[in-house]
Amino acid sequence: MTLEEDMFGGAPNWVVRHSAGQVVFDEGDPATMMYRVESGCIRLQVNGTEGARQIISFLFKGDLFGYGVEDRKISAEAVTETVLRCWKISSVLTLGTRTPEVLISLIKAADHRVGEIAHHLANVAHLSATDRIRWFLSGLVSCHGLPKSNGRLDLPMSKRDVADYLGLSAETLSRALNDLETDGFVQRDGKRGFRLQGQSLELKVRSEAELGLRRDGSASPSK
Amino acid sequence: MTLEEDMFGGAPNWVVRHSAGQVVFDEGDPATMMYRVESGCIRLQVNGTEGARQIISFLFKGDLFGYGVEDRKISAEAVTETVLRCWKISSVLTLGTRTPEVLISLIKAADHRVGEIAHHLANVAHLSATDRIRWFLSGLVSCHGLPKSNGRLDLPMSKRDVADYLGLSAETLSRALNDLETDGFVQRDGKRGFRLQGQSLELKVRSEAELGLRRDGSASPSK
DNA sequence: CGACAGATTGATCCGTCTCAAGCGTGGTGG
DNA sequence: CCACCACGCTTGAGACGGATCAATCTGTCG
Repeated sequence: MTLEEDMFGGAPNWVVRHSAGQVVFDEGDPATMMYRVESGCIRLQVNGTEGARQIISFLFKGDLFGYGVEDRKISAEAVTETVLRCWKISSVLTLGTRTPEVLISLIKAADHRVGEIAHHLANVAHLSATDRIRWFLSGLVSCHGLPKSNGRLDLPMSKRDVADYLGLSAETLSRALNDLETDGFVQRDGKRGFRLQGQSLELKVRSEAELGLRRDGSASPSK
Repeated sequence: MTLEEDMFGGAPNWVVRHSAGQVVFDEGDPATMMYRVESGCIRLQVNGTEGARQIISFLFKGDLFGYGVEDRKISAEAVTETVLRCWKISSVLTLGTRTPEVLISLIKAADHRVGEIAHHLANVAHLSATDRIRWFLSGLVSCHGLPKSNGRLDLPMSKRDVADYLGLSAETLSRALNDLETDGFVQRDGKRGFRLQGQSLELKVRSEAELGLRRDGSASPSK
């Protein structure tokens, strides 16, 4: 499904620009606005005490977020310089009384996110460090709104962000990337650049089941 | 918000009974029905290979699920003998064109679940085994649709289910329960019964932030 | 060119998983 | 009614993956 430019067209909207690291909303804030990413990257996250942070999702161009009706349960921050289109939630819901397709698309978006986070949870709980990274990179390859040219991938987020997304320490992430590099799965190219090898690109079509939800790491295609 | 009996009243609906362990729908199935739990308990889960399983949510009386528009991304199974009320998704969406409140309540439910799973993910990724159990039990105490009488709590699900929910092995769960028992946090009472001590009951009002998202276990109230 | 946050590497420790063996309990059939 | 079986839970010993602490390196930006 492609999001049309005039989605929610009947409701007043505007754009805001957020610089890298800026908070869009925080856990506990009242929910008044909803957003769509026009460009850049947003991270949804749960902030724990003592710097423990869990990133729930990275959002890219076209992704909707913040349409909850109650207080914010998670916070949203800009990963990079990001442009967001904003709507007042109340006005979107009002619009929905005339054109219910708007509401249905929100249900669809929310349900899709539930499935995504569910698999995220399953992977973090059951995959080894290297397999989590494989899964993460494979997911990014098939992700729209992300600069990539013939095998080269430029991550918008820092290694720390990736580690907090995968539930790993930054050190373990670094070491696991070493392993994947010697295995020929991926090649680091600058601080945030990656060059995925042919075999790793194929992973995007291979099922997640094959990549594996296994307690051990025996699913590693490299082994 | 209390769910009225005649919610979606305009749409045809009926009830089905599922016995313990029975599959309501599986990942990959086309989504045709949506459900509300009338009695019993449902688990949403991701089934990995080799018996690796991640339980995403336990659902109780009043909870809605299965309202996604695409194929099922996760599967649903009955934990106990369970009665579900069913609607055809298409007919609910059609009803929504006349009474958009129906759709809004679905958005609300979906968004609520996103927040819940997000915190679930954060906790599984960052809490120690004992703290995960504390969090789980504290959550059940404030959960409706679950038999409990003055401190005594009877879990509808097996220890294996709890372990798969918390991302632990059954052995670790058992050992961690020992620790919590010697700490006086909880007392096992039969195979599925628990007796929560006064101090642990208070936890339900203490914020999750205090229970803690910490890398170490220093948040333990017992220490 | 210098500086600083982010990233890597190294050494060690600890929590949890794994395998394996006992234990209890509830259910079934003789 | 009791013996038996099967399954879930518990306990024990051992191994291992990832976290932690600490030092160094890198590249990105002022």
